[in-house]
Formats: sequence, structure tokens, C-alpha cells
Amino acid sequence: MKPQLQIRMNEALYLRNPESSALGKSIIKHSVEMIYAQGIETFTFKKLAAEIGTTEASIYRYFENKHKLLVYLTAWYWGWLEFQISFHTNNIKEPAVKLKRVIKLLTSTVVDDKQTHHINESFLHQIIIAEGSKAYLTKQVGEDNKQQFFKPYKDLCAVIGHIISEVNPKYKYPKSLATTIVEMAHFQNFFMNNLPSLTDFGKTKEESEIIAFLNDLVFSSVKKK
Amino acid sequence: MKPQLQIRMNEALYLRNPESSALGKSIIKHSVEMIYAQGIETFTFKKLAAEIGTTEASIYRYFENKHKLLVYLTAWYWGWLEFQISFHTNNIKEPAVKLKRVIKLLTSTVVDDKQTHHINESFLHQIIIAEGSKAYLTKQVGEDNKQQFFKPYKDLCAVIGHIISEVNPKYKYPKSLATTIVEMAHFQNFFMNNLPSLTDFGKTKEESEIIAFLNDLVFSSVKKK
DNA sequence: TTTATAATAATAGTATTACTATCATAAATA
DNA sequence: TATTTATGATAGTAATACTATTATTATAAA
Repeated sequence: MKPQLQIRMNEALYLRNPESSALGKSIIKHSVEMIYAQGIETFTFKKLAAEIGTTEASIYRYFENKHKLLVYLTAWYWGWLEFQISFHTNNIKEPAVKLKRVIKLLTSTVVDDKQTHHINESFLHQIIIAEGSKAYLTKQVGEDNKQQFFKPYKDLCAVIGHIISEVNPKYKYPKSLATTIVEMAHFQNFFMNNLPSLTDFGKTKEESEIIAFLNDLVFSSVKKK
Repeated sequence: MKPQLQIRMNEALYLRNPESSALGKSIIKHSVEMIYAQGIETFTFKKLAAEIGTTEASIYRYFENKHKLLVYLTAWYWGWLEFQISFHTNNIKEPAVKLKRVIKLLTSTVVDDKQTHHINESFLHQIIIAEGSKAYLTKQVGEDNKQQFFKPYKDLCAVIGHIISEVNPKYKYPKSLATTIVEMAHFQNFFMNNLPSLTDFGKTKEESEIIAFLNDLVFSSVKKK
């Protein structure tokens, strides 16, 4: 039996820790499935309660509202992804190789690790692509940021920024390039599948092409001239 | 007196053309002001009606719902911006110079042209930064796309893609780079002002730095090697 | 084993949102 | 002057986003 990977979560994101009970885990599991299937706009706590056979009131004991739940899921994802990245780039010395691996991990469809836990990472990956930016594109972004809700996202970007600086310490925009990589890994995927004329991958719809594009973009900029 | 610049709008975006009446123009004007001030989430047709001294029912005669109104505003913005770009790059022959000018126009805070019309372009620019991607990050993106709601956005990206191809006909990802420029012009601005540790411009908060970053990014990639 | 203590279920209720419908009236147009 | 059209006034509905209360059940401490 594999040790369950636990992502350390900011306690201000929930009222009761969903990892602490069967109901909590069920809330997370079915939230992911339902938001994946119907999108965050039409998803409601009432529908979720019906789906898992509990009451709205019970769900509100775990999460203050839908926004907090979305932020929770995104924070979990970024924490999980940072772990994946540190795991898969662990013994790579060459920073350029490491950066390529990061781009691949960011862009590739996640395979759900069924053994590990109740969260379907593949669904969650799709949720992050379509809904992730809504977590911070709000008027409360300042408040939420003060409460450290975006720390996992910022930490991940910082890690990528550091790798960029390792590749070329003189490159002037490591942080902005890091966020560009992360956001574009997702946006190009969304566009490829939904507004294909906005990308150069509309024909094949291959993730490998997004990876090639990002590699070209990143290494052209970062490489010493 | 300047000729009023009219942006040709997709008729499926509205029930009654808001440009055709004083009430319609008031709806647009105050929508922009209110969404700018309070964000799309807390903005409602009821509040808007109260603000402009009309009824909810009257507003619903112009727009089916809030989403359509947001899509209308974004479509207007992209149409307007494409006009700005064609105007300001009109007699530039050198494609690289043209591309630089485009990056500057995309990134710079718009100055409201008070003389021209009821839409405050400066507010609208901020709305596009914070809310623009919500216009297409939905489950109905396919439907909306079929109805051509995103044509102005796609047209603008196509124009930029063509300029990129003029700079280097052999560059492999003109479309994806075009969307990257457009999205990053906005996201870097949002991050700079709201989550500054994600960018390299948190200290100065200067738009000129975003422009420098994008120029470096774009020309490193596009230039023949 | 009893008892305290949590957690959940069941139920009800409120304010707001997102609309739709109807009818009267004012303004524009033919 | 008659008629079309836009708006205003008013009402109403279903769904959303919660909050509150009380009854049960499961768990864990004494």
C-alpha cells in the first residue's frame, strides 16, 4: 500500500477540514466530478448535496461558499503539481533539462492515480484549465492574497522562476516568464480544444505541439545571446 | 466635431441594439462604470436599473443576460482595439516596428477619448484585464463560438499573427504567439497590480516593463536564428 | 457501560438573483 | 389622427446562496 500523499492546505480555506471525514472527502471527490462535468457557474451546493446524498447545510459546514471551494481545489492542485515537479526533476542536474521536464509536466494531461486518493487529478487538471484563473480574477483578490490563498500557485511559479535563473542567471524576467509558461500551458490547451483558430495546433490537437511551442518560446528567450 | 466611431457588432449579442437609443447607450455606459467598480460577479441588472433610473425589465429588453452583456463589451473592446491598431500602424512598413507598436497598444493603459462616445475605454480596458477571459472560459464556449461571438478577438489575434509571419515567415507558431502576447499583456498587468510577486515588475509597477518583457519574449522567438 | 461530545440529518426559512409577464402610458411615425 | 414602438410600473416565479433550529447518530472519554 502506497503512503497517501497529503497536500498541506491553508486552514482559512475551509471551516471544517474535508480530509478529516468521509463526508468531507466525498464533498471534494464529487465537487471535482461535477465541476468538471458542468462547469463552476452551474455547479451549486444544492446539486452537490443531492448528488452525494447529504444536505446543503452539511456542505456549508465544510466550505463557506463556492468560491472558497474553488480556491481550495486550485490550491490543492498547485501543491500537488509542485510535488510532482520536485519528484520528477529530483535527480536532474542540468537546469535546461529540468525546465523542459517542467514544461512537459505542466502541459500534459494528468493521468489519474487511482490508487492514491479520492481526487481525480485528470478532472482537476481540466478544471484548472477552464476555471483556475477565476480563483484570482475577482475583486477580493487582495483579501484572498493576504490570507495566503494563492501561496501554492506563487510557490510553484517561484520554483519555475528559479530554474529559469539557473539556466541563465542574466535573464531579466524569470518570474514573468514562469507565470507565462504556467498560464500558457493551460490557455493554449483551452484554445486548442475550444477556439482552435487561435492556435497553431487546431488540426492535430496534440499536446506535444504545445510543449514544442513553449520550449521554443522559453529557450529562445532565456538562452544567453 | 469628430465622426463618431461605430464598432460593428454581432446582432446575436443583443435583443435590441443598445446603440439605437438613449436608454441603450446609458445601459452600456453605466455597465462599464459599474463592472469596473464592483466586478462582474457582484454586478446585477437590478443594481444597474437602479443606478440609471430604469427597471430591470427594460434592461432585459436589450440584453438577454449578464453573460451576453459581458461578451458584448469584450467584443466591442476587441473591435475597437483592432481599429486603434490599424490606425496607429497604418503607414508603418517595417513589420518588426509594427509588432512593437502593437505590443505597446495592447499593454498601455488606454486614455479615455471623452469626445468620442459614451464608453470609457480606460475602464473597459481594466474590465477586459480582470473579466475578459470569463467571456470564453465557460461551458457554452462552443455555442457562443458558433454564433461568432469571439470573432473580434479572433480577428485581432489573426492580424497580430500575420504581422509575426511578416517578421519571420518561417516562424512556426504565429497564432499561438499572438494569443500569448494578447493574454500576457493583460495577465502581467493584473499580476503586477494584484499578485506582484508573480512578476518582475512588482517594485516599479511600470507598464513600460511589461512592454520590455513582451518585446524581449517575442523578438527572441520570432527572429531568424 | 455510561456519558459527554461531536458530526450529521431533517427541516424550515430568508434575502437576493435572474429572470418572465402584463398592462398602462408616453413618444415617435405614418 | 391613428398607430406603432419604447419605456415604466408592477407583479410574480424559480433558483441560488445562504442561516438557524432541533433531532439523531456515531465516536471517544470517563
